[in-house]
Amino acid sequence: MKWDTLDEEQCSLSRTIAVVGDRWTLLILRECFLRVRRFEAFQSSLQITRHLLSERLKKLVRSGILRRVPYSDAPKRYEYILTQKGLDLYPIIMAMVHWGDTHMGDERGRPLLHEHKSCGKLFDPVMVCSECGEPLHAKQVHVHAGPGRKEAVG
Amino acid sequence: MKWDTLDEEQCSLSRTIAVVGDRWTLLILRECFLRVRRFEAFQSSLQITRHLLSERLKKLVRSGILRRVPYSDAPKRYEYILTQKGLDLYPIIMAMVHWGDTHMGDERGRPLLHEHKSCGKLFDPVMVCSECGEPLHAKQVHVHAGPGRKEAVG
DNA sequence: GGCTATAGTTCTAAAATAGAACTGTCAAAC
DNA sequence: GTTTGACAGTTCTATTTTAGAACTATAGCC
Repeated sequence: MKWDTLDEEQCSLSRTIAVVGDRWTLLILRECFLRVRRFEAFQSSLQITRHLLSERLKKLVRSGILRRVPYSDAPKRYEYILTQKGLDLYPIIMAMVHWGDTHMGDERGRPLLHEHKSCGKLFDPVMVCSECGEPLHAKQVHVHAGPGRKEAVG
Repeated sequence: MKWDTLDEEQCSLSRTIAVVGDRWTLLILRECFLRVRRFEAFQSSLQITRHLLSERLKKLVRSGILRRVPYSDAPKRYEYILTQKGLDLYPIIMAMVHWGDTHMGDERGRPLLHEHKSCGKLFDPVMVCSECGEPLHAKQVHVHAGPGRKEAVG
C-alpha cells in the first residue's frame, strides 16, 4: 500500500492511521501526554533512535498534532507541544490504555491509575453515545454511507 | 526496540501497541467490525499482500483477538471472527474514526455515519469518566503509579 | 482432464528501522 | 582561550520488514 496517500482515502480510520498509525508515533504521543516536550527527553525515555525520533516529530508537526515552539534563542532550541488537534487524540490513547489494562494485564495489577480531577476519583474511560449517553457496543451500531462516500466500505 | 517483548513492558499502552499497533492490523480490525471474515475478502478489500495478511491473522489469533472457525470441512476452510477481547477493541477503532472525522475530513463530509440502534440516532462517540460521567479531557486527568509499577513513566 | 474458488506459502526487490558515529551551536568550567 | 558538556539534530551501514508477484494445495463442477 502507498501509505503516503492513505490520508486521501474515503475512510476516517485510514486517515487517522496515516498520521498516528505506527508504533513509535503512538509511544511519542504517550510521552507528550505525560508532559515530555524535548528531543533528548523523548529519546532517553523511549530509547528510540535519534533518526526516527527526528522523522516522527517532523511528521507530527507537519500534520498539526505538535507545535515546535522555541524555548531558547542561542543556541536555537525547540520543544514539541500538543496542539488542540493533538490533545484531541487523548480518547484514542486512553482507549488503548484501558484495553491494555483489561486484557493484557499481569498479576501485579495495572501500571498506572488515572484520577479525574473534576470528581476526584480513580476512573476508567467509557465510550458512550453522544445522543443517549449509553455505553457503546459494536453490535449496537449500524453504519451508513455518509456524504463523503458512495458506498459503505469502511 | 524489541517489539516482540513490548507486551512485557510496564505500560498498558505498550502492551496494546504490541498487538494492534501497526497499520495493517488496525485496517484488518476495521474490516472485522464491518463483518468481513474470510481470507480472500480481507485481501481483496484491503489490497494487503497475502503474505502479510496471513502473518497478521495468525498473530491476531495468537493474541486471542480473533478466533479461527472452520466453515467447511473439505476442503478445510476457516473464517476469522472477533472474540470478546477483539470486540472490546471497538472503542479504540471508534475513537480513531471520530478523530479522523473531526480533524482529517474533506469538503465532501464524512465517509460514514454511525447509527446507535438502541436510540435510533446518528451519533458521535464520546469518552466519559466511569465515575462521574463527564467527558474526559487530558488536562483533567492526573496519573498515579499503580500496583504494577514502581514509578509513573507511562 | 481442465477450470475455478479458496487459503495459503515462497521468492526477490524495495523500503523502513536499528544502532552507532558524527556535526554544529553555545554556555560554563578550567 | 581552550576544553567540556548539553542539546538537537544528521549521516552512515547493517538488519529487518514489507511489497509484489508467482507458486502450491485441496476440492467441486463441467
